[in-house]
Amino acid sequence: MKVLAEQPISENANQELARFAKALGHPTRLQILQLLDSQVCCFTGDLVEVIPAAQSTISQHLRELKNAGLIQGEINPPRVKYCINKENWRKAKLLFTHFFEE
Amino acid sequence: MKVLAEQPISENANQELARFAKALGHPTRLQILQLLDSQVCCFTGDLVEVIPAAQSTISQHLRELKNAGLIQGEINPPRVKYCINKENWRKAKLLFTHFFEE
DNA sequence: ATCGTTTATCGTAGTTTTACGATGAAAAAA
DNA sequence: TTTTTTCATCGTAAAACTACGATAAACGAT
Repeated sequence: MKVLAEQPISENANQELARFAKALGHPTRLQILQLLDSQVCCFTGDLVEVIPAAQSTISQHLRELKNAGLIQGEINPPRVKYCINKENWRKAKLLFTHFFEE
Repeated sequence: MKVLAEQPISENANQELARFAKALGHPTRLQILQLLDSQVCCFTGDLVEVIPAAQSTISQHLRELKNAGLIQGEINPPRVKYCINKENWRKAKLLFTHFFEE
């Protein structure tokens, strides 16, 4: 009889940390996270006004942050409100903290 | 009369943090840093024995970590001993800590 | 039903990353 | 001097990233 989950549901810690780190590896994405976390603005349009990049570029960065699990979007027609994904944010914080405390 | 250093000597914090994060954005590089930090092995050859990748690939990752300032190499012919760059390691730790504590 | 607003996605181009084998460089050892 | 060991670099190919303008999708407002 075969065990179903030979691979743990969550990737190993290094892969997960690398995924978070990679998402943080661009100044624009850091800025987006800072703006979202400070609650100064949450709509895509607000970000577009503040960040010097095209709307499509910012949308692309938002998707990457979403794919990494660091943010989540809530549809609020005709706009989309983005927020930090607090659970993964905490997880990332723990992973980084632990990594630097070895 | 013009002030010479309108731009601070060090890039702005976001750029520096992004550079560190990018360097951390690969599982192999995280593993290298962990191995170096644990002092288990410091020579390139030791890393090659442990990490499942070609020698040239590992050398490439080492160069990236070096370019990011996270490690430094000391020639010890015919080998090269790699160590964590403690000053930048501390700096990176502070940047990440501060980032997650906003 | 049409229009306007907002945001995602498509298409595209240039750059960067990742990985590998092969080759080169440096220095001790033979 | 020749060989061996160790590691970086070169050359290369595939994939991923970055940025942009153009277009599409969703939906409220008119």
